[in-house]
Amino acid sequence: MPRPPIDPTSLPGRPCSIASALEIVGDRWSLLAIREVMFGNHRFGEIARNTGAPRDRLSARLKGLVQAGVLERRPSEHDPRYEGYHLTEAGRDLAPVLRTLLAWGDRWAVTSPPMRMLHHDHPLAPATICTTCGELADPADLTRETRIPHWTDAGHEPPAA
Amino acid sequence: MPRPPIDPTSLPGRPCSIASALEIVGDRWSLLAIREVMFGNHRFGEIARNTGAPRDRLSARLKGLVQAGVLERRPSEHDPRYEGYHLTEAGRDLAPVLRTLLAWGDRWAVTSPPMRMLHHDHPLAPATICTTCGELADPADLTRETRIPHWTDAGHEPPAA
DNA sequence: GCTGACGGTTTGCTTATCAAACCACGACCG
DNA sequence: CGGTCGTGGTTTGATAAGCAAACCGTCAGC
Repeated sequence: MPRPPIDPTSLPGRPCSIASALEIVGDRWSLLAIREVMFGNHRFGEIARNTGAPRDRLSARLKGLVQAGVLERRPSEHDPRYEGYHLTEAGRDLAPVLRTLLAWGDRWAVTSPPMRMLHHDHPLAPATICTTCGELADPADLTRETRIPHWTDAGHEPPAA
Repeated sequence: MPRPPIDPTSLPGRPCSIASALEIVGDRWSLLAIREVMFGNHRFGEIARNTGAPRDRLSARLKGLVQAGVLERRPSEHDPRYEGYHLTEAGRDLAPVLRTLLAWGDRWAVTSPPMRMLHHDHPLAPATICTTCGELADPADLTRETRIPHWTDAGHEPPAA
């Protein structure tokens, strides 16, 4: 990973991997660019057209994502004279994020789902399980444990005098 | 839902629920604000402190999220003189998005996870299954089906003349 | 060496973002 | 009743980012 990992305490607000993750992919175009690469579109022009992003913004974001180790440039097998954008392992690992966003958008953001995910040959109905116990991850069974001193769910609490 | 759902074809680029979802929660502060509300922080000041967002931005985003039907204002039970921000069902349904982002950030974005999700009393190891067949959703078994004419994985293809 | 496609970069303008100051309201204090 | 504190924002003025469109360099084909 070219980009060093972020120290979560260096960001403003609560130290949290969500904030750190958003530091990398949390802007207007990054996730859409990653979606396109995941769909098999590896070239600048394709990504620009299919996301609708301005070319200069896209150029900057792709640079950032390469820097962050989410994308890498690599000559395409079929056409070795072009260096396309490809997913690294970190990039491929964003698939669940895009899937949950897609599922949420399908349910809450759009008039009618413009795309469907198929698992084998039936529509995917995704749910999260906990692989250590195999059970469905019911929000009611989840708790958080903050590992940074003086931080709780409620916020930052400096040591009482 | 106060806000009408988005027609995905009205957005630039590929019609896709991911883009529509990002239209609602895809900016720098929304998801962090939602995280705070999910953590039980319902007041403007708490959210501002714990996210690090500038107050004017936060004010604008919270308005937008209320408009979008992700948050709602409701007097707190304990202290009925304050109208706090609370999650709607759409907001609660963003939990999986935050969980996947957290998991990705833990793995790829930070030096060391500042927070841990506990399922019952063991660390949560999330994975996606398909509830229709019960199997783990292996990316290799997933395909996409676009339901908008002239759009494929590769992009927009106007009807051949 | 001309033309066109590709992959960006530069330009000039518009818009968003930010930190800090400001304001309104209610509670509480005397 | 005036003063001041906590809360929840809004306003302000400077800075940075975003955008569409034009431009540039490279390579391929002719």
